Amino acid sequence: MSKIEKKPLVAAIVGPTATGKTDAAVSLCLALGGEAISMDSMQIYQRLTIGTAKPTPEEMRGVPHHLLSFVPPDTPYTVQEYQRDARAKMTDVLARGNLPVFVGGTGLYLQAVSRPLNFAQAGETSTVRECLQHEAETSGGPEALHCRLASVDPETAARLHVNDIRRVIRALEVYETTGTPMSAGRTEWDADSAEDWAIFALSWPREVLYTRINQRVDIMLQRGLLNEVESLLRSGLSPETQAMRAIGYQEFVAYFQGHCTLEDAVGRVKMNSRRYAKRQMTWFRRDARVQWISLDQYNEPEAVHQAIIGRVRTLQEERQ
RNA sequence: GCCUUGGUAGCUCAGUCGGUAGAGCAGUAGACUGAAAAUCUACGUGUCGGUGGUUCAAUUCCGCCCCAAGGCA
Repeated sequence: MSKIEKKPLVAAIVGPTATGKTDAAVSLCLALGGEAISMDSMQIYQRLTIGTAKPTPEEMRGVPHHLLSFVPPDTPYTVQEYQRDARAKMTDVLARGNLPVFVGGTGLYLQAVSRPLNFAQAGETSTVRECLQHEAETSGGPEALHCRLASVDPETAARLHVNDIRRVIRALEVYETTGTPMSAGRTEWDADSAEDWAIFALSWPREVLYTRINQRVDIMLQRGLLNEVESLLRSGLSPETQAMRAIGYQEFVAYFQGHCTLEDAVGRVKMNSRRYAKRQMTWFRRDARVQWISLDQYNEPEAVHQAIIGRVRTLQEERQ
């Protein structure tokens, strides 16, 4: 009997959009006594239902789901909040003796919850941000901002491209509201976590994936995505909010504002979804912990689910 | 049937006063540590519709053919 310290086992189902993550996660939960924790930056929002492909009660099949629809659509939400909320949910699920099953496609959220990344407390950033944004557009442009960052936080400035204004501004905000540079206390990406993570990424060949994405957008429209967007706008929600920048929303906002035809908007939702899926692939390919599941090697979803369940069960047995 | 205008990258098109060609979009790859469905970076060879001719050399000029759009009958 070796006295290996036992870390709790945590599972995650990731991968690009439209691969059947939800279904796989629910099956895993049902088989092994798990609870699902969403890892999706847009499904957190209330009233963004159809366009975010939020799981329906039927799809949940009685399995508890956490971190869905708990933020009002006009409220910003950040990675460090997700880290805090998700780790709290994970702890709860473990305390109940259940298996936490994270499910979603937001790569940064996976890092935040599964790596010991340090986020120090920051103050109110909105006014600072407005100032900096204004500055980027007028006076010195992106170069001036980048220069300024280099003088207070050379390490972060060195790894950010001058044109990546968003990140440059974020780094400056952190410095100005906390007084310490973002690079202070920075953790390595591959730092060990306090849990053992079994991460599965679902993937289709590119051509199949793109066909599925296009079809899914058509289905969302049939389910009433246009009405959903229109009703959000009618209730006074600003198109500038984080929630309305989601794919499937920003494009139809442009349509309702008369900037493009419906056909153009639908085409751009499909295009942006394809690009997003590609970025998701890039993100998960980089993570050495990820076990890839090639869906074209299985005849039916049930076989995929059984394969994942089998692997997790083996891990559970190994640690007993 | 005749006339006109087109046919060049996956798409929309530019261009070569004759020396085998380049933009935008799409696409591909990558980055990502306090907004992430966000944000940013890099990457451009294709029988220049087909076929004959002129020429040292034709995608470019000329002939014929095919296809598309418009006009006339």
